Amino acid sequence: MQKIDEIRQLVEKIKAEISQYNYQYYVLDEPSVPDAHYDQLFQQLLEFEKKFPELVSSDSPTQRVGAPPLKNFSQILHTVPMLSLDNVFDEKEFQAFDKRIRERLNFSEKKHISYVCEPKLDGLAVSLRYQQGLLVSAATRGDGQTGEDITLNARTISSIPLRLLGKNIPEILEVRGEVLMSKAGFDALNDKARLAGEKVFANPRNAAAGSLRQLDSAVTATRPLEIFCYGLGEVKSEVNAEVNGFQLPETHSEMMKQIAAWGLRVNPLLQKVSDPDACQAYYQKILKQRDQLPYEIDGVVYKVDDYRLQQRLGFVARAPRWAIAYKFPAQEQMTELISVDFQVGRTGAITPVARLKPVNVGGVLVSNATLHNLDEIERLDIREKDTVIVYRAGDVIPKVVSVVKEKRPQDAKKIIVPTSCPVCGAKVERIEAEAILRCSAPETCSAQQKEAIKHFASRKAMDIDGLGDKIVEQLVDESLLNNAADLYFLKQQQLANLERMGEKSADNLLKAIEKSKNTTLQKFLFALGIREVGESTALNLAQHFGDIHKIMQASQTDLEEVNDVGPVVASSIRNYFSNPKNKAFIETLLMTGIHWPVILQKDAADMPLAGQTFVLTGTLINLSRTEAKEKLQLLGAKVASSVSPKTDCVVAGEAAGSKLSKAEALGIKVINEQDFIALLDNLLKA
DNA sequence: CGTCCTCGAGTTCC
DNA sequence: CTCGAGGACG
Repeated sequence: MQKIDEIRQLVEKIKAEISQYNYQYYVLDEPSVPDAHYDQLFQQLLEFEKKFPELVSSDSPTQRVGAPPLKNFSQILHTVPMLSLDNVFDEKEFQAFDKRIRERLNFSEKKHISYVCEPKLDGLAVSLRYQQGLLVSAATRGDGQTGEDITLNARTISSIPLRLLGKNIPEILEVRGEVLMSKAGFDALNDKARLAGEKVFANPRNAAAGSLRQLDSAVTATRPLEIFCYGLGEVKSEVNAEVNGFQLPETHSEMMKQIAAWGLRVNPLLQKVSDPDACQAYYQKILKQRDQLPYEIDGVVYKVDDYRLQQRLGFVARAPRWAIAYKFPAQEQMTELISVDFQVGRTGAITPVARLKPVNVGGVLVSNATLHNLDEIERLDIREKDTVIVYRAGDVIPKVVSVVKEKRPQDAKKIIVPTSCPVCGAKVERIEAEAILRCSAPETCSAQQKEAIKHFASRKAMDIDGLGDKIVEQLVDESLLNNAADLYFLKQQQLANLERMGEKSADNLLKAIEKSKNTTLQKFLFALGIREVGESTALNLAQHFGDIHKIMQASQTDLEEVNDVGPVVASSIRNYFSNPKNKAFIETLLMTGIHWPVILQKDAADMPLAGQTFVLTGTLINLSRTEAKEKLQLLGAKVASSVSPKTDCVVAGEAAGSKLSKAEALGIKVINEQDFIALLDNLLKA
């Protein structure tokens, strides 16, 4: 029948087209057609396949999911074993590796070996088997000899081609690669799980492992998995070199180019270098980029490029002699919990801090980690002398992930919850159903006094340069300071007597204090440290009332008219100003000469960015974040701290992270620093 | 009344 | 940066 043949041809054409787009989108990361066009083609294919089920083939893009869940995984024997790699942890060990190789090959000192360098991805090794270019099976590493059959799950991963592209494809081709989940994919998955009240994954690696080992491939299909291919298993080629002039490459680097040409995804950071020094430079380069990479890595891998040399070197036990993993300092470490201290914050919040036996996590020495609150202590069931696992990713704050219960000594002590403030001894209050403990003496507790003064002097508040934590602590302990107003009555003599403070520094500090008198109403309000009144609420209040006394006298209803002020915030403000001590404090401050420019109500013409919401991210080089924010606000724009669908524009500086990726995901306008400065110049001039 | 957005507060190390 | 909670808005 002629008609069915025509349709078959058409279907093949659509399939090829979709595969091509898929390849461009998922493997090359370069979308070539609008999503709508892709969806349309896909729908078309689905309809044809519905009408003519005989045309459905295993390499059809519609067949990535669809099999019923498995009862268990069957085993697959690796024809070529999947090996692990030996590790080195420092330069010396790496040089020893290079030396060992040269000696084995009888190479002189001068004869360098070319290596291929690549990031060591933190995921799961898998083996993909292609027969006549069609994906026939996929397996986990398992013990290296046999792995689990995860074919159905692998088929759901968009960057794994179901059919290889291009020419000269070997009859049998086994490709090894790493399946992983990107940091962004992991965050999104956990967000969803959290919303649904489900268990969250501890890290992207666990999430990838859990997703790949799903018995129901429909679940795997919803997980954001990706692959990067880095090596070969069994290869059986029918291709006869003498007939069509094609030969498989003889070096690893060429081979990687070849498998990329077959449509397999190869990591773009893969690089061939010609000597071991360049390996070292590569390590440094990747280490620097580590936090910015969209996925987690735990080191770099070096492989001897030349396959003939690889063959001569052979294997030891379960690892090749021709490759080595150079690991980064671990991001997760075990250490011992020495004790738990309780800190008192500005608002009297008492937070537990874990004092740890110092341990190097991801390159920095960690000795403290917050335990947040009592719920956290309960959740971890943490005791003194416990062995704990500390985690630190990128620039993120160290966190106690879990307790190694098996290592708990007999004399491990439960954490005793304080009933009185560890600093001033006042009673501790715990608000019903809240996890937080609070010291009940906000005015007399020296810890709260100190924190309040530090807050007052901080950059976003009165911005007193040179008034560090240590100085404040000494001044309060010496009773030279009881509250922030006392700062303005300090004498040079008093300061110069302090530790680590000479006449010169004392002078500078006094100058800084004097300078801080020139401020803005917003900063002044923020500096007061009223509960619930942060930077942004302070600005709203300042703009709405324009006068400190008006704010002090404002009623609950007056206050609730202000943007972002509701009953809770309003009553907190009322509460603050109804206290005579606070009123006196403010009057004293004003008496010392603290002043700010009169706030003018600007008309819309001066506010070209009115109604627009900006988000700043990354490091700006030519101006500080605060400056950028002030300039934007001057132009009428709102500056928010997180990206949402309501954001109009994201300004991305150097090393922008998750906010930038979120903006891109949401399709929000992103500009770089240069564009941003040009925009400001333009608008400020006008 | 429920949902989404945003803000506030606390946090580490160098 | 992350969590929790307050506020805006439908």
